[in-house]
Amino acid sequence: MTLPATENAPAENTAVENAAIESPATESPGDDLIELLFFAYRDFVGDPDRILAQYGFGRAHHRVLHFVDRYPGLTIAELLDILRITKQSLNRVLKDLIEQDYIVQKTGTSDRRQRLLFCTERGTALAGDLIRVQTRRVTRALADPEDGILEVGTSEDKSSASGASSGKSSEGGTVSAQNFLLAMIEPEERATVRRLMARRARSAA
Amino acid sequence: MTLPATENAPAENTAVENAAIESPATESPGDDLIELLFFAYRDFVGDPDRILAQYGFGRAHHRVLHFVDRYPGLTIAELLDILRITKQSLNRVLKDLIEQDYIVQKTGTSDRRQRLLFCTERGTALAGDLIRVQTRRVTRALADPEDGILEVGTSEDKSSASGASSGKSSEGGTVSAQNFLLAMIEPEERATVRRLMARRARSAA
DNA sequence: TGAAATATGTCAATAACACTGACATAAACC
DNA sequence: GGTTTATGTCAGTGTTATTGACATATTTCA
Repeated sequence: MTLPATENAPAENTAVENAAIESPATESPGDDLIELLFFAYRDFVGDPDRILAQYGFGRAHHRVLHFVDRYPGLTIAELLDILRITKQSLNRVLKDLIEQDYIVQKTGTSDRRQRLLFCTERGTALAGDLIRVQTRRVTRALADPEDGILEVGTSEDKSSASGASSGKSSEGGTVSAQNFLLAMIEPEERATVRRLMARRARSAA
Repeated sequence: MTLPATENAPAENTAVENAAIESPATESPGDDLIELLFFAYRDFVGDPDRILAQYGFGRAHHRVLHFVDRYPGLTIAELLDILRITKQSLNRVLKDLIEQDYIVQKTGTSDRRQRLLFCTERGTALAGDLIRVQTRRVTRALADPEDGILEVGTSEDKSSASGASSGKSSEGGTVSAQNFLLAMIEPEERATVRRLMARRARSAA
């Protein structure tokens, strides 16, 4: 990420670097989380994307493979309900995965209309590779002290976080969720995101 | 969501309903978070989608409008870097938003090559509507006691969560991040997600 | 048993969102 | 004045999704 913040921003963002993100009173406490969720998810799906590209698969294939791997015997209907797509969309990617021997279908025993889905050895292997990179990111986000996730709120002030109380520290989960999502972002880009969000915080002050 | 879990699952999922999600020792502590992130994000973008559809806009329009609204004066290059798309992709949606008077471009003052982006009144209004529904979800996720977000870890056991310690309660942020994401899921579907994930937990036990 | 509902599969057309590659213009930089 | 930078645009393509219609096998139930 190469946001030329120092050039384009008003120019006084120097010490904000490592400061915690602070919300001005004009905003809801969850506003930062909305953007952090976007950035976290962006990087979260970026890891597997690189692996999938080598196999000629996309995110849709990943989602199917993931859920079939983790919930063996899943039916088509269940999968459709999880993924929230149409059966036509599912069929396209499922066909790929079956033809290339990553997933197999078995006729249901109690209800022979159902097609129970299972991963083959190949499928399990790929699913494992994919979940590994994602687990690594999540685990690091939960564990790395530098990422500040350990500064979990000590349960003081459990009374909601709805009002615009503008505090920057622990209030009932805000901070830990915020830190978790921030830590999910690619390390080299975390500073850029902090810088960007600090820019908004300042302009609204 | 209408996963017919009771029908299709082995049939013994009765008391799991309100239980906290428990990870078997064979898995990484972040494994649940991977799926929760998927479900949370799915519902998170679902709210604005419904509004956007009424305007004939999609998610791409939303993202552009959101960032321009919150960071007025953003340049094209900055936006491209935030969204991680090509300028061709950006231009398609940006053109829509400009033509329909949601966003305006102003030539940069210090660098006249730049096009600084700003929301019009219309743009701010729509962006406000969109952020409102998302803030509502996030705020509720942070505040609602029934969602269990208040059971934030009391900073006991700060020593990472990397090992497969299989505990279900507070260890350095795991629970609060998990509860936050779970609370982000559409309430009526939370039970279904819990049921699904419990299904895996059981089978691996 | 036979009609209705269910689970799945498939054909066809379309849309949203992304990509690559190539090329053009204006302004800044040196 | 030549190079780089910021932006815009044309053309073609790919992935993922959609709607609508229809087909098949199986289960359910009256």
